[in-house]
Amino acid sequence: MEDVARLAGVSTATVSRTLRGLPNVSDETRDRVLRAAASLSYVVSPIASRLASGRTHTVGVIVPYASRWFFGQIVAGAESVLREHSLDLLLYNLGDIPARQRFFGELPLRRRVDAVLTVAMQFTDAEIADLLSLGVPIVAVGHNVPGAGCVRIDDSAAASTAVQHLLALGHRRIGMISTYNDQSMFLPVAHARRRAYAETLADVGIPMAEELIVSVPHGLDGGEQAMRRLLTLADPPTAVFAESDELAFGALSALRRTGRHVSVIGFDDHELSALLDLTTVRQRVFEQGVLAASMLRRAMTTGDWTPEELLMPTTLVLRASTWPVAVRTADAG
Amino acid sequence: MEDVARLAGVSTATVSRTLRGLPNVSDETRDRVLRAAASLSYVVSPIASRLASGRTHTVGVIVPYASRWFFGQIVAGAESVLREHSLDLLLYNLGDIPARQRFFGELPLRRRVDAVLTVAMQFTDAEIADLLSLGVPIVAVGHNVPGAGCVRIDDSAAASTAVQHLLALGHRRIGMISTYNDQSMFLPVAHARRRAYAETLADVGIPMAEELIVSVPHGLDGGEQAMRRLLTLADPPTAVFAESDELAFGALSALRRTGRHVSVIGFDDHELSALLDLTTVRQRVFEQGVLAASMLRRAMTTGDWTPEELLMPTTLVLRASTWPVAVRTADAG
DNA sequence: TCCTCGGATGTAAGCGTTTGCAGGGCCGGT
DNA sequence: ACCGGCCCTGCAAACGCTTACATCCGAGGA
Repeated sequence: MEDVARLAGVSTATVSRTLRGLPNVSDETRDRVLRAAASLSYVVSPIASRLASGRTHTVGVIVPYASRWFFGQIVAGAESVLREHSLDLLLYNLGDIPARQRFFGELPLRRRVDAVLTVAMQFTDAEIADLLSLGVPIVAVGHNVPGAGCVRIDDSAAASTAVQHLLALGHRRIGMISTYNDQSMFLPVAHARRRAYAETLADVGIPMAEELIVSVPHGLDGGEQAMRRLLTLADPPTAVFAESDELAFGALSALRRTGRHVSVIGFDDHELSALLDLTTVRQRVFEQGVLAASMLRRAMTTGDWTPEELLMPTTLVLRASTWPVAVRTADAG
Repeated sequence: MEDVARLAGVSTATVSRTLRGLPNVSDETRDRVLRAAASLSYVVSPIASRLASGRTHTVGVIVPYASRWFFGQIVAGAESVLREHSLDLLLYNLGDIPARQRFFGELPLRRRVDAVLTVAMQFTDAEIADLLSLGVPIVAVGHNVPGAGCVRIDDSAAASTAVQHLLALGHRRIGMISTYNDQSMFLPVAHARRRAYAETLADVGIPMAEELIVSVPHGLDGGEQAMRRLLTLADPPTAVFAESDELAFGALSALRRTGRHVSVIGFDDHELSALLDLTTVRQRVFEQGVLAASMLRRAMTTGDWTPEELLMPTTLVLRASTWPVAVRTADAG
């Protein structure tokens, strides 16, 4: 920076002001500085700049399973807006217990980020307190963190829509595939969707049947395993609501391999769902990443932060994996 | 840090040495410092530390399409080893032209990373020069960058294996689904696999048929579209080699919708391939991310860097999407 | 006993910016 | 002609560490 200043015949202060586009620089000086900087192909050291200014221009993104479709979409969405504004994205993958413990033990975000974006994490109260103690804006996608902003769908309503769809098709014996994670904890969405399932059935007078709700680890294998379990019931369901499309895929696989026919509805509208003709509840995942990052960006640039909650719409996508109860029951019998 | 030094009755230099685990500190002093730091719940400012030491402890990861399965796996793999060593991962998603131009215009990695990991990028010579000018270790996954390390599979041999599998089943009219990207450029792997396809056929005396190679944008839609095009040929292929599983999924979809029967072999062994019974060539993607990151980590910590090339094995995974030519040809006729 | 040597610690000079404050033209009003 | 203000610019003090170098101290050899 000194070299640039010398070449332009000004002080480093002026160079700094010019390069950051501050207003109080005369046009002529600005020109000279920019030319000098260009000719030396100079770029400011982000690190020194951060030290001096106290701003990191970085947002920490916390996800439980970075390689899953859903989280990949969110991260890509967030990346797109952050990159556009020259903000850095620091990724933390906290799926397994050791990683998580370490994260909250060291809290590596301290002094390192200006904002935090967390996705579908199940935090303990202590962990939330740790996070809030960072003193930076936080936005949660897909779950609620008291004191943080939030971008999500109405899980309850959406799950209810799914079940109502099955009911409308005449199904009365409806199963559900739910998930738990490594720590045998239920993620927030699992809770919400399972509750909505139960309530929706209760609303039409169908009593809750414990054996129709099966909880498995997330993923294809989980879905397959869950469906197999449901099929072994004395009175198996004629339709199944899966907490996510990936579980539904596994369920479809189990059905295909066993030659059985059960309506299946998923949740998310995974990119492969159309291919598998899976009826599902669509949510716009990438956009949620975009919106969450935008909220944080705004907070970082303007400096004022009032957590808000954004509800994204969902839509029922009808495909061939669900059908009226009579049809297949008949030809299966 | 001054507070800690005061509390421990030592200088900041000693605190710094202790906290970084340098050897020249007596056990007693070390204890005192650690206790003091803990009681003040002090953590060093990574930014100040970076400025002073000149090391960023950060690796830049460049991918073309962050949200695709393949890249998600690589990133997750890299993240796992970097996180373990407290290194930061800075993600750059350079799929579209503006993002890419901007990236090479500003070269935001300058002064910001100690190492670079690029995944399946098609760089121009100028871009490679820019990258090398950073003066940091670079490892490329899935493609070769002169002057950089490399973790990849033998695309040529693997693609050849795929085609040979089809040949062994008696197919002679074999199509290929290849890809180009936004810039109508072929990614390196596309090149390699297409060439291997052509050569393998040539080796058994099958002349190259232009119309059997169709290039589409990557993704399910691309695959579907490609297969539809192949099916409209006067003499359509009896088997198709798809450059990736996702393309193959699309192709399968087209086949299902049109009721036609064509053997399909993919490439990657995507997590959903088993579900769709897709015969494919498996490569271990996550591991490649792990290995690449490990190479960089080693270079960053030891300081010496000699680019090496790592070849990962691939295996042919036989499933139900490929079959001997006679069978289906017969029952289709 | 004196000297040397090595390990533990302190001193202070950076690292490359940002930014509060002060100085210096210059303009318009009186 | 004088003065208050406004712009533009420069000065220099942070920002919070790392690290080369100096210092000190005790042990061991001569």
